[in-house]
Amino acid sequence: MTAETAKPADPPRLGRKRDHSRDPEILEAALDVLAEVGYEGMTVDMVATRAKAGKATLYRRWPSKAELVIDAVACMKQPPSPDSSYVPPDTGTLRGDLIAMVKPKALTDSNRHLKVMLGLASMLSQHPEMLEAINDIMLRPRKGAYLEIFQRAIDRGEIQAGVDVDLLASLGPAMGMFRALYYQKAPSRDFMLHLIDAVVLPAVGLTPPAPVAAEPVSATVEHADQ
Amino acid sequence: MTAETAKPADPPRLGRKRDHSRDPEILEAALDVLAEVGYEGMTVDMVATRAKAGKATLYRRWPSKAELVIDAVACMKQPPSPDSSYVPPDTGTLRGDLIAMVKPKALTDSNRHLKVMLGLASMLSQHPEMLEAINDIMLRPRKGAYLEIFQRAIDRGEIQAGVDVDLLASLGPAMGMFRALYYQKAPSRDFMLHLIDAVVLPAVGLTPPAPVAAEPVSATVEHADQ
Amino acid sequence: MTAETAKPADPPRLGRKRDHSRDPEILEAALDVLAEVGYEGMTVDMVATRAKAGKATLYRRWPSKAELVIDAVACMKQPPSPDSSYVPPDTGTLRGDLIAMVKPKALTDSNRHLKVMLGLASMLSQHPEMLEAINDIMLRPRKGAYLEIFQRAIDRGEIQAGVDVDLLASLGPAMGMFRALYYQKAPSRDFMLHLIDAVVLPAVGLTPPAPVAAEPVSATVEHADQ
Amino acid sequence: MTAETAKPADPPRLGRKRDHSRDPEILEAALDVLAEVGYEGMTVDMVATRAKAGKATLYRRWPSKAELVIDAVACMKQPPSPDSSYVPPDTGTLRGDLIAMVKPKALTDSNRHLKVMLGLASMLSQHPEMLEAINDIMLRPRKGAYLEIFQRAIDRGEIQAGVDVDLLASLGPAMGMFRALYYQKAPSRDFMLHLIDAVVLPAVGLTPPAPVAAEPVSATVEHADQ
DNA sequence: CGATAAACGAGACGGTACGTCGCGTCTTCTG
DNA sequence: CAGAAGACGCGACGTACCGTCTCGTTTATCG
Repeated sequence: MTAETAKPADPPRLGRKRDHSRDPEILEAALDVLAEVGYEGMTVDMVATRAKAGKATLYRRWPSKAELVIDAVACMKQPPSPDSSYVPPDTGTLRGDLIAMVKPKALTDSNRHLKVMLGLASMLSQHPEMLEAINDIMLRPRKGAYLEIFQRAIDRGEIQAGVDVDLLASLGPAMGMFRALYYQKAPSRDFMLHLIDAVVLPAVGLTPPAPVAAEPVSATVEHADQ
Repeated sequence: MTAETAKPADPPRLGRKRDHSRDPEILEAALDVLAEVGYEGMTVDMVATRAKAGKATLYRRWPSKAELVIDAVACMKQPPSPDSSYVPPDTGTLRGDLIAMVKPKALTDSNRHLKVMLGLASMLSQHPEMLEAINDIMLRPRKGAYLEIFQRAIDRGEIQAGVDVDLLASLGPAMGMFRALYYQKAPSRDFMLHLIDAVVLPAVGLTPPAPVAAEPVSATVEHADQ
Repeated sequence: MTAETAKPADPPRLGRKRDHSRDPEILEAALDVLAEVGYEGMTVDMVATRAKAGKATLYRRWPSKAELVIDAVACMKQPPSPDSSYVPPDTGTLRGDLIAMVKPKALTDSNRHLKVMLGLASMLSQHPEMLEAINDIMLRPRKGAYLEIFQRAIDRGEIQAGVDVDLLASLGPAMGMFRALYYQKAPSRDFMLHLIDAVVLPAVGLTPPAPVAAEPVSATVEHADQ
Repeated sequence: MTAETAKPADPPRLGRKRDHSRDPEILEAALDVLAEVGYEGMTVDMVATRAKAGKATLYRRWPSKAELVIDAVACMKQPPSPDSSYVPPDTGTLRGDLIAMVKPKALTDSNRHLKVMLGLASMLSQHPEMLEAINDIMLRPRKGAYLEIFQRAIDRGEIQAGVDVDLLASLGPAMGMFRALYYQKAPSRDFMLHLIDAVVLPAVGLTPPAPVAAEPVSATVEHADQ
């Protein structure tokens, strides 16, 4: 946020260039520490030491610990696969598309996201830019994917045009976040599948192919139905 | 947590110390500060000063800032009507019962709840007792009410027995929290009504009486349809 | 300077009293560190740690490292013998009195004074209060003693009334300081005796009893000739 | 000191030559800053900025801030008149020669010397080379001049051979320094004249021509007796 | 004459100390 | 004698300076 938006209209900078190749390692170190001890337990010195940097270097790039963390989270986006980033596959049916959205890989990504977000949620109300970052990085892309999936279903006549795709697209993230926050549970694939069949499909007038088994929201087990 | 667990089973007098008369104002001061500057911005000195109390007085009652906040949140339950707290009214239909759950009064209560919870979310991962408190105070009673409502509907044959009431009971809180956290929006009655008709009722095989109009999750307007 | 001048006109302070019994140990710790590593090498944390105090406690009492050091120096005054502090003995002759001023004990005191002052001299121009402290502690009492000694000599008719006692009283400290600063040499008794016989007594019209032997100002040896 | 002794045995240097014409302005900038804020308040960046140079340029020439300052002081020697530097004029009498040593011009030079030395005194104990520099630049030449003056007086039979010229030659600098350090007063000509008549001449067995009037060491006025 | 090597101004770098502030504990004085 | 006021030890925050390094540019010597 801070580091990369400063690019446009730079005067031809003199002196030694800021070594932006260090940014990723610093942010990675910040994420590491964040995941280990949480936001409050995290120390700027810890991050600097782990990144083999000086504290001043960190403060030269980010004006405060909060901004550093915000940027760290903002940079959590999956760098290796920017192409397939949440691009929804077309399986031919809405249910197939929705299930494809909760592939193990996507879940694994989400797990790390959640792990960090849990120790960060308090910043949301105090630092709106953090909110924006979370939205940009984790929420909006996912919701965009859902929107496209639903649009496809509408286009192929599978569901009516009147459904509130905006609401339905939020169900997954909302329930996942809720489970993570209040039950300290990573969103399991089974839970997401259950959510699709028990809630999403009925809401659009479709019937899930199999009897819906119940995994409670607060369930401890991750194996569930089948 | 600490302060009011001494409360149960005291219908008459029993040597209750006069000091505890200060508890409410202290907790109220804590909630005020919490709502203004959030958990991180809040200072024990701030709370003590606002409550015209000494810092030691606070630490005599609660072992840490975190516990104080937890208790403050725990005391946020509606004091005027402890009897009918979340007891679900029986309107004869599931839809009627659900709608009764989002009466304006309940929403107003929830608003204050959310306002505080926003600045508190980060504690959830670091302080499990906070989690427990939130659950006890805000989540479980509400979910219990939903469970009873669904059970009534099952009993009267309105819906099948197989529905995942646990999941459905979480939909309201989860979506409200999600909206509050990421869109900084208090849960409006209209939004909750929409959620009932567009998601909950279809999920249990019922059809809402009127065409479902769409208010997006992220909608700014609070007036909406119908 | 800072700590003890704050006494008058205090409003009846509330709360815990500042534990001024800690002042001496803190200042002593400061003097220790000062003597070991000098002013620039000294760290506030070092002093706090050695005094088993928190850094904030030091900063609550002194507004800066410089002020702390100034007070430490100011408190270097000989506590065991505040009565006889520089009170000049009356030996019956000016020369006897002057010689009595450079007794070994006085020199030993001066040595510690000088040792600290050497690492402190640069503060003099930036911190006038340091100047005042040095004056109060080390210079003025000594000069007062010299003034009284000369007055006695005038009273008993040993020397004329017109002599510039102010100038003569400064000769000892000035030459001692000069030797210490630029030749890194503690003021030896022999040097001071030589100064008395070769300079002070002639300046007041007296003749030293013995041929004046020469110890150069820059002499390395401390035992001297004669 | 450091900069110009590095000249011998240079390998046939390639590349751009070090621009030694910048040395004087850098050192002059250092002296300016030194006089304004003292050694501790002085910053290498300040000096570089004032000299319109890069910090690296300074560190290429001097290994540390201390060395830079030492060299700056060392270069404070009067550049316009290196020939007559302290060469003592022969007026025919010791008193005349001594008075000639405190001509206004010499005093003006000394003033700047003192102004810098005041902010430098602390370095003396930590940096022996600074001591050496001060000695070389300011003390030894002056003392050499005094030594020659006294030798002349001995040669012409004006004073005895046994006088401690070393001690007497230090009186002026010592008292001037003392006055400057502890009374923040530049050495006035009147004060120096008074020192000659009241102390130096009696110490060598001569009598000043006029009744000695008293200007106290700590006097504020600079005009005094005549 | 072009290549090369070093010095230049500017400023980022790792490190360390400064002075401030918050937490949780303690002590003192007051109502 | 309860409690408000606030000092205490501890430790993190954000700033400043030191001495080094890396930029892009300038200037001198060498091939």
